Amino acid sequence: MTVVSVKQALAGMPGEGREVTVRGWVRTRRDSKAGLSFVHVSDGSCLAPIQAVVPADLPNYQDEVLHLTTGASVIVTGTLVTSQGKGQGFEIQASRIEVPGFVDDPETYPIQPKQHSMEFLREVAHLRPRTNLFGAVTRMRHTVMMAIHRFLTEQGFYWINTPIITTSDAEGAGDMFRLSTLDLANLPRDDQGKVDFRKDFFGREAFLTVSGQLNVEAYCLAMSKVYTFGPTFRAENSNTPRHLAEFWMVEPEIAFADLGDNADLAEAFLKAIFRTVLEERADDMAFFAQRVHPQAISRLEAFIAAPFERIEYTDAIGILEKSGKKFEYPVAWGVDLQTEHERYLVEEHVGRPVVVMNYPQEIKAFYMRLNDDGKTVAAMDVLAPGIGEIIGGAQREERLAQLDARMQRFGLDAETYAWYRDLRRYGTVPHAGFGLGFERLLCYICGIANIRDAIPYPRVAGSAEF
RNA sequence: GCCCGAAUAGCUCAGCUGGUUAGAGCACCUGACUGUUAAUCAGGGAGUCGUAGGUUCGAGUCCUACUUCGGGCGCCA
Repeated sequence: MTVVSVKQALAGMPGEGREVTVRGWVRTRRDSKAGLSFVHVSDGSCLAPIQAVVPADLPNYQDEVLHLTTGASVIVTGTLVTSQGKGQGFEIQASRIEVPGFVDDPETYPIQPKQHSMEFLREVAHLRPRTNLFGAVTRMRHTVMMAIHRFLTEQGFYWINTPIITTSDAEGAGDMFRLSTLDLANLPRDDQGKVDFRKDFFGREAFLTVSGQLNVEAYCLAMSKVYTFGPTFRAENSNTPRHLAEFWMVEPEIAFADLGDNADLAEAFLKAIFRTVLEERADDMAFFAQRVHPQAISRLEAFIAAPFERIEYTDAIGILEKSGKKFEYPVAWGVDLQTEHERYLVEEHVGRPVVVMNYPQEIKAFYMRLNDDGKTVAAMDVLAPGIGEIIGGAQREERLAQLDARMQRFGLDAETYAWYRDLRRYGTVPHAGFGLGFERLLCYICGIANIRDAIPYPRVAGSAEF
């Protein structure tokens, strides 16, 4: 017997008339008094299920086949033939069907062959990959991850596995999850009565990483083109459809590069990813366009077609001030751009992706490079219609004196960042990089509205089921 | 963290200004019919209306608190 995936079988592999076996889960079953049942089987390999035509003379027809319901697992062996029915190409004329697992209580089995609300499916996160939508999102998630690795590899980047456990607050940005093996009911205390973290597992305070950037910079200043791509954690109490407490982030870092090079990379990167998904996941993209977001495909095509607009932060403020729009948050040089400002810039003023560059130094992180004007730093945000900020990046401060000055300004302890400072002492070079929130990118590609549906098991404040 | 909304069958929802035994579609079970494909048709079972209080002769409906979910904002990716 030749075991094939549903995807292969639908493509007619290994050939018409051949005996094949497919294994998967029942989507629907319809019976015909002509003496057969139609069982649609899905195995995750592609969007469409394959139809197994099961004749009533099979020995287990009455006892088993007629009791198949949505979600039951089946192993179907039969002849691959072109379908007599309308629509699909190949189907399986079954000669044998095994049922490893029925659905215990079909009436309460949560996944029905119909549309469910996203809220409901979040409550059954362990079963939602059985739906068309989450199957498609899951395949897309894999495809986008691989596309990222492939693009960066082709560009000469090395994937650096930066640590999940960290002992420094990477950017002073965001609350971190504490990691400790201390007995919470009996904490060791020092002379001042404070918790004595010298007694903790690592001999000091430890946290889950909020970014691999600082670590990856060190490898950048040796390997030239690197990236880190892994899970990151934020203990922020952010209650929005765009935030997760655990999410994946890809952070490329390039040496001998300035902010312009960084923006070039970001643009090439995003366009390459979008091209890949349109080519490799056409069936799933068509599904998203049909069922989730009508512009799912067209907006990716538009994104690829147009060059990004690049504007200075200072000019962006000028545009907003002259817009005549009433913003809830007033616009003035020195303020950070609010969601409403970004939306106006991208969706109304420019109408395509925008890179905003060179922000006031007060509103950006300590490691960003101070510009010659003494007022701004070489930071950039990539804003896109429909998503807002998708990428944040910067040219890093490679000059020790300027870095120290900024660290002091932010009240950061030079001792804690000794190794980071070393990078500026031993063969420093201009370098730059950016961070991209993977699930936000996936939301945009699939057209899904809530980031909790872009990761298999979402973790957010107050919720970590499954 | 702030503001707003929602919670009725396994799912998606209806249930007007409070008034007898709470409804529909899908799903499930039974039957009819059919190379069917979100099949169709007939019948059936299925709900202490999120929880706890309160107002009232009477509460799914009004009030309060809580819980959960969702949306907007902030923080950001």
